[in-house]
Amino acid sequence: MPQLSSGGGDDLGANDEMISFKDEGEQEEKIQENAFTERDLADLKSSLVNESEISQSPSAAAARRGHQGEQRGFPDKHREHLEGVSKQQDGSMYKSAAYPGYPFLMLPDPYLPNSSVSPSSNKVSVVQQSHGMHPLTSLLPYSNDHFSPSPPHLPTDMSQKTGVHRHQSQDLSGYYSLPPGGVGQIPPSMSWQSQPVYPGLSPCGFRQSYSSNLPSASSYTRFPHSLMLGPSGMHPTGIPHPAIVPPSGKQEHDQYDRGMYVKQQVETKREKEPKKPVIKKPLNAFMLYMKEMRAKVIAECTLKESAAINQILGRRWHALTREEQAKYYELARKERQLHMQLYPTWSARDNYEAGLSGVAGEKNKADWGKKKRRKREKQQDSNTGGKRSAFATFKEEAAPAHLLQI
DNA sequence: GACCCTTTGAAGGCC
DNA sequence: GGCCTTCAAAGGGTC
Repeated sequence: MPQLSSGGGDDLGANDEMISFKDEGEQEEKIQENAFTERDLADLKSSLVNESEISQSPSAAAARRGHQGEQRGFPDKHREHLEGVSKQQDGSMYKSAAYPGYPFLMLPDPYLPNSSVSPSSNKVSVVQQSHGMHPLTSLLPYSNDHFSPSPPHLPTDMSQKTGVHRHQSQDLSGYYSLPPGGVGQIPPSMSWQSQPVYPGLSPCGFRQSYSSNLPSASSYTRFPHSLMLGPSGMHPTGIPHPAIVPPSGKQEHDQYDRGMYVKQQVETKREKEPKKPVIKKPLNAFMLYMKEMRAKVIAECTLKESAAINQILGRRWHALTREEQAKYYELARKERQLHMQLYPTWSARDNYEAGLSGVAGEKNKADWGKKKRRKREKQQDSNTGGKRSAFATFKEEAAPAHLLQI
């Protein structure tokens, strides 16, 4: 079975998402049947959510939390389905030009055999995009600025070949200057990928700059980790990786977008000591979905509170069809793969004690310990009917009862 | 300014 | 293998 993760001996993918359920037969049908009813229910919920989103106050997304237990377990079912989708789509899902903007999709996919552009259309359509831009481009916090009009170190033809899917076999190592004394020879599969530039795309544009004209794949370099990071999270090419966060803590993509990263770098240099850049976790499927849909939800309703928005998004996530979710799972899988290739030595554990919310260092380790203790205490409180958060109280008081039923 | 809240999923550690 | 914990994004709210 040609799976999305089966190419080129790449075992980095999350194989757990690709478990085969070939012989389930009747049981699978039942699952689908259940899924259908479940979907109906989810759609109903979704419509209610939508209804509430339009008319409600910020608190209206409040908590229908008792429902969560019921919804749990869906991911497992979804996973089964995902495999089905993968089978159906025969690995072509993300090769489709229907995702012109998604960075990873622009990669001559090392994970896929025959990774050249497939004319096969993607069966999954979620959001209509304009200008040939992938709907998920907004997911990716990559900056345009670093690629527009064309990085100086890139051959001009790169930016001119709009959307051309380059083949893995191409020697792309020359497209990016290597750091002095850098990689001697980069196998094609470990070299930078070209970044397509799409005509008609706004060359820049604030948030949209995350999304449009995604450098993306190019942001994800495949150089050995030690060679990738500059002193402050910059790639030797000068292109920041979205997963690399300046030690100041918060990920500051906006700054990247506004061309302020250099400035920040200068400021950082002024500081006493070089701090380790923090490599963020790759986003999971839901996070990718949130990134895409958050703005939409905010636009649809008047909500601003992320907690409320996330509740809505969580419900919408469950209301998605499995095919739609599969798209995000696949994107997340690719993101993980790339992340693993980029940072082979990185572990999620690294960020446990890194004090991501602040500056890395001993202090943060201490803070992390405090935070951990607080969380534990909080959970104990909740178990023993302890003090409730003001936010939860606010929601339950303010949310109309009919909204809480969802 | 740090932390909380909220969501789902991934990953690591422990038993 | 199951369970628990932490982190990933987001930004208003709280202290």
